[in-house]
Amino acid sequence: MAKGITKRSVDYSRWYTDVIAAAQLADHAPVKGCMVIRPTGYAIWEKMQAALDKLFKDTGHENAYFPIFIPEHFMKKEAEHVEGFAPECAVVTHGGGKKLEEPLFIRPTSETIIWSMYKDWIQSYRDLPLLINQWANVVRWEMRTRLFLRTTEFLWQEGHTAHATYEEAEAETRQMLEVYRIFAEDHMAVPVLTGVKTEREKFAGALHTYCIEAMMQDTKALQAGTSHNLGQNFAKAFDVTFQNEAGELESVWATSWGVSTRLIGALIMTHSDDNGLVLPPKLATIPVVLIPIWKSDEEKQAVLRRVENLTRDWKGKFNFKIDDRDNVRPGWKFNEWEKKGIPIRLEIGPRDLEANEIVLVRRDTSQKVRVSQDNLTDRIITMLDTIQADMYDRAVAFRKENTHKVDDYEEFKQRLDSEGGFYLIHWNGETSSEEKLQNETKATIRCIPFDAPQEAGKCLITGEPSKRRVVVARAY
RNA sequence: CGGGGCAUAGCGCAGUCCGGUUAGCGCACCUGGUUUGGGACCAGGGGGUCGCAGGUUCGAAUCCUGCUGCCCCGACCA
Repeated sequence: MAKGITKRSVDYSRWYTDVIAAAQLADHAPVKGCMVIRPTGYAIWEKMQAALDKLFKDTGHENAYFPIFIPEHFMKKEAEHVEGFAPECAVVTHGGGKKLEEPLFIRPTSETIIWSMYKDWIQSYRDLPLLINQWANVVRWEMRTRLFLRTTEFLWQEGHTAHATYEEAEAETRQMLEVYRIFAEDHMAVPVLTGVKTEREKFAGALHTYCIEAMMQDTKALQAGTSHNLGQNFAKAFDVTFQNEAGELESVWATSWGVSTRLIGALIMTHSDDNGLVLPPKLATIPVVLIPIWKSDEEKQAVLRRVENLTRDWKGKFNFKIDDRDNVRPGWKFNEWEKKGIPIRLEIGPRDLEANEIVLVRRDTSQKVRVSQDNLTDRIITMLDTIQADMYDRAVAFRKENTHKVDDYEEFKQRLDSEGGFYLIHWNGETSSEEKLQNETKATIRCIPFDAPQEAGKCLITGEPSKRRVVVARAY
């Protein structure tokens, strides 16, 4: 049983906090709105980084690093950008005991400082495309924070690419969104909707923004990643031009895309249960824990000898931990690894030695089976794959159950309040009706899905003609 | 920024109203022993600027004033 974890049905928000505390993922830092990511939590981030970094490299990107400080006048060069970000920026006014001549913004994102450099790096079409990613921390002075989901400082990656044509930039934007979708679904086992953000929700300074949106277990939406086609806005603001093959000067086309430690929040809220964290095998640093059980010293020796034999060929196939601590009892260990979300737990004691069996427990379903010790390695590998796939399938099924088409505004309001979920509604494409929707229901248009079929209908809010449905939900 | 709550050992709290021995309890931690298949038990032990700064008083965790920080709920956001 899970002492100290509030049940989801009682208080979802406290459950989330409790899961993080129980798994020791993060602590509130002594600084307002900031968190300390503890080793267990950071290990998840490192797994995410490794997988994403490979996907980025496989698509031709290189890593670089730009400063955390951004001169004030850089921020002000792109009008929409500064308007969007200025209110949530931390600004350094003093250094070395003196007031600075020009304040330095702590990056909320790095477009401006990066494009100030791209100006020098790009002269010719031969310098394009420029495909760069940065792993960094950023600061956004949020009013309300929640561990992983929204903190004042957070870790992320931001890709910043430069291209010769709109089409290339657009292809890059779409490609990186696809990378995010693959990562979310294949590694995190989190199904995501892909689509376009509305004008109102798009990135400050972008032509348009694509996103991946996931449904959490309380049926609220979480934006899990964004990819922006920035057009020539930043190139023009920072005077970044290139000479094309015909010898003419043109402005460079830009993209940027990012995912953050918020993904850890998405992971928690998609899969975890009332007993704590549930990790998909691909993101578990240690996917298998083995707990030897004994009473006497002789038994201990015998069990550990068998464990030694059983685990001999595991190295290189999957990571595992043998929890042979003597100071806590088995029940304690079961509970501890459960809270930490380890996908597979194995228990082996004197009884199993005689029967040539071992107890195998799945974290995702709590299913407990006794299996033969023969072919154990293969069975574990297969089971890890099964868990990964089942977790994804369950999340897809959950989202499907909680996604509804609705064509009546009153019905929509009522159902949104009573059952939550994603709603596919018709919308006339106007910002004014989008605002009305949000003011009246607290729900927002999460995205205009790529796969939305052309379908004539009437806008849910205004009754005006609409060509296709959009996804609406309350969101984090 | 508005509303609410909190600040006492690593964590969770009592004590504060009504000032008065050496500030207490549970968990965790350390030592020894018995234990070990779903959060063990016994015994002993260590650990405190009572958020900070003033004030009142013979005496302040407790009363007064000011400050700071954190959490939750709303307006902004990955």
